Amino acid sequence: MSTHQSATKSRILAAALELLRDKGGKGVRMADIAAAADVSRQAVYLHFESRLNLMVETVRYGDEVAQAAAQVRPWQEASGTDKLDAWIEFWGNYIPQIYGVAKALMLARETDDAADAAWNDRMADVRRSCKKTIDSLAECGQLASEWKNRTATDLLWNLLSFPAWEQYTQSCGWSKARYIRNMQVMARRVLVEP
Amino acid sequence: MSTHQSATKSRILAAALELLRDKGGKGVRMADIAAAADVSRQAVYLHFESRLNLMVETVRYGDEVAQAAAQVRPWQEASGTDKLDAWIEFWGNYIPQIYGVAKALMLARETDDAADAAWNDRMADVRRSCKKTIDSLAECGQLASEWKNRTATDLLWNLLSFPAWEQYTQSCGWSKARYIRNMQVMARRVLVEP
DNA sequence: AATTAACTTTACACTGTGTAAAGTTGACAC
DNA sequence: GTGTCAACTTTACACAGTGTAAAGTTAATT
Repeated sequence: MSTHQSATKSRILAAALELLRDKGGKGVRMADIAAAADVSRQAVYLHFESRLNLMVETVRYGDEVAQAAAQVRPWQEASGTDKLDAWIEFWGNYIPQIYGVAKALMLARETDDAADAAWNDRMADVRRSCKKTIDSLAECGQLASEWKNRTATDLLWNLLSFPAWEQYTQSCGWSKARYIRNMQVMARRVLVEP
Repeated sequence: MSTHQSATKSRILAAALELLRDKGGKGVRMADIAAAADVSRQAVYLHFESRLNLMVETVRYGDEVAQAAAQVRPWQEASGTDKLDAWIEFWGNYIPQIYGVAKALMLARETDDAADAAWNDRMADVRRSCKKTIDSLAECGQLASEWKNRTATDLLWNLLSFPAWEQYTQSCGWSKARYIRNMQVMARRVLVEP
């Protein structure tokens, strides 16, 4: 997991990550990133094919940092409703850390097919985790009889979606703790047999 | 509600609406719209200040059409859980009709502050309807004791968000009927006291 | 001393939005 | 009929941001 990238490349990635975080993913130009990394705009193109490529690598880079900070373990080891709670807690702590970068990718997505593919790829990852959680719930006989595993996975995946998180925390003004708590309650009500 | 707009302006609006619907709100340029309306690109600027302005008016125009098609009445007249069901049914029928246009506005939002304001304005409208529905639910003593009205409104608003609808119908492949049915069930489980 | 990699600088092509200005056309006014 | 006015068209250009091209600098390597 160590990075054998050139010092400059790493500096560009770090600069991009910071800028995207600060600016919430909007209006960050190649020139801004170059300036922040203290290299010429052209130097960026020596390391990254395109803006999109830089975004994708920055997301990956940001992920490494965030994964380290948030705790996956409790989720991996739990099962049933505990797993559901753990998953939401992990997610609620993880998502604020990747917000700016993810947002940038999400925006690029609308103009760029490759960005769209990159985004879908990441979201598929999230879905897999949702599926594992739901499968565990079902195995423990706790999944509401209302739903098939497939549908329940769709629901959980969507409940935890990026735009939803954005709306809860930005528009509704929910704190991180509030988001986690409410989502846990909601998820249980929706998915767990009473 | 009649439109006293010039024939050309209406033609541009209609062209924009159709293009945005067809292309799902992505990659529609001023020149494309002009061509589709069979006028010069400059003529568009004689009727609309800017791209954003055109988008906003197109959304309004599209709304008029869609409002007519979907039924608001049943929602307005119902109360309690019936109101909740009716609201979701209205919404599920309404949203596909405005998808392309809303999407365009949502995208413009990320670069343009005015678009952001316009979008927030529309979403505030939706939230008001959610609030009315929740308030009715509360008055009927059917709102889950778990939630305050405010929080329940946040939840319903977010359950019915545009990006959520997009993900259910695009990524998860849900049909309109399936979306409505599942959302009704989910909303009841989350919001209604058993 | 020559070579090479990693840069910088300058300059330019391209796309899409928006502005500016002069020219065309048809309707209506007297 | 002539004038004039509004609604266009045509052409041209400014601007931002991405991406490319090419020549020049610098420092380490051999």
